[in-house]
Amino acid sequence: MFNYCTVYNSAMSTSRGPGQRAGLDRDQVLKAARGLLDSGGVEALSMRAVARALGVAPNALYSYLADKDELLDAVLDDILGEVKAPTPSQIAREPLEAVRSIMLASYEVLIAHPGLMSAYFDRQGARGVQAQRLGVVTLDALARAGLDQDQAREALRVLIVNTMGFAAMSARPNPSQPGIISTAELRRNFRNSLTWLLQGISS
Amino acid sequence: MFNYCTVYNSAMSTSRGPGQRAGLDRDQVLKAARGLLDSGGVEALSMRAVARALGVAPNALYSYLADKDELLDAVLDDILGEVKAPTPSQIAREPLEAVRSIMLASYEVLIAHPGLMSAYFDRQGARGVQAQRLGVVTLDALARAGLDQDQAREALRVLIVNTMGFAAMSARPNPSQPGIISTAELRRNFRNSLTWLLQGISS
DNA sequence: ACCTGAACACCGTTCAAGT
DNA sequence: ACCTGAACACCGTTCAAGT
Repeated sequence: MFNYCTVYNSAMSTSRGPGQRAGLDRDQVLKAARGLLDSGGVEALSMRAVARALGVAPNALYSYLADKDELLDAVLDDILGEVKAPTPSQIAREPLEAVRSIMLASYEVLIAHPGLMSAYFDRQGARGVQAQRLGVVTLDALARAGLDQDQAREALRVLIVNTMGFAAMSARPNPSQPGIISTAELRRNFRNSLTWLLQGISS
Repeated sequence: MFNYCTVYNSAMSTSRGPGQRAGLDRDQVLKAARGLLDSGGVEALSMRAVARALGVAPNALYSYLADKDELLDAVLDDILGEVKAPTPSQIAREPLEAVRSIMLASYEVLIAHPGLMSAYFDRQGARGVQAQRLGVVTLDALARAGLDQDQAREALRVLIVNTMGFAAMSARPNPSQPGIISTAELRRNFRNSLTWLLQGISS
């Protein structure tokens, strides 16, 4: 609610007139957004805050992004870029374990960013290149486990809902709150859910 | 973005001075909130809009609610009140089918309210009396299916994440959008996910 | 106790203008 | 094409005051 601890960036003091360029690009905008997300959570991630961090006017961002939704989508995809996919040989040898490891890795990456998930469900999850990368290898692994194309697509959706749902639940700003389940317990719960799901899917 | 079609309620024109009471209660506030949610989705559900609908000043609501979070929690619990729980005899005879029917009914009720779900994951789901009611009967059914207390609690959490996740995905303001999965397909997918989960849980 | 007026500190987005 | 100034139409919440 009270937030005056703005991190002053490069071109903060040097005020430009209209026409003077700041020399931004899409990547710098995303980096600034991720910085705000990591330090202050989703509620700190506003268009105006990003602009403030970059030392530009709020509307300057619209040269690089259509709207805030696009910013959120891009930031999520950026985060998913940290998830390491299993190697082709790992997928070939143990496809179901490959699926599990993708989901576990995604979970760990996602819970590092409190509150980001909740915004993504009404957009039906991630749709960026990183999300597609993970989707492709998971579908491949599911196919090798014996599922046909339709089954694999449905199973992938269930796994994503489960992973993002648990990530959204686990990712809390302050872990010590009354009536709140601990991250450790939720992580255990998530692992068991994966076992149950993979068992149900492959039977 | 443009929204001037305010539904004028009872005491809209009669302006009160400070001290004059509007005769509100918590239930009227919730009813007004549900009205806004049903007609305009979550983005239409703001404190100020609720106050407008009731013909009171925005801050008048704080006599009945601590903040917006409490309003959202109360509205969700109100919605969950529509979910009919299976009878004790149904639970005793087919516990796993009872669990499935609770989740299916919850899903159907939840997807009728686009976008509401996404706000609830970072609060670890619902916690109201209606949510507790459904939780108790589901835990009972899971126990009768052979799960011990810890297993049942974990299984319940997975089922809730799955149900709310799919509900959040399915509940879209306008179903005809490019690259958006249809509600019918997601409903099929959700039913299959329930079968897989219950299979995995009970094995 | 319940309500209003006024204000605070924000939002996302648009439009016109400057170079 | 990239940026600013100014504005529009909102938010949630608080504080002091009235009856």
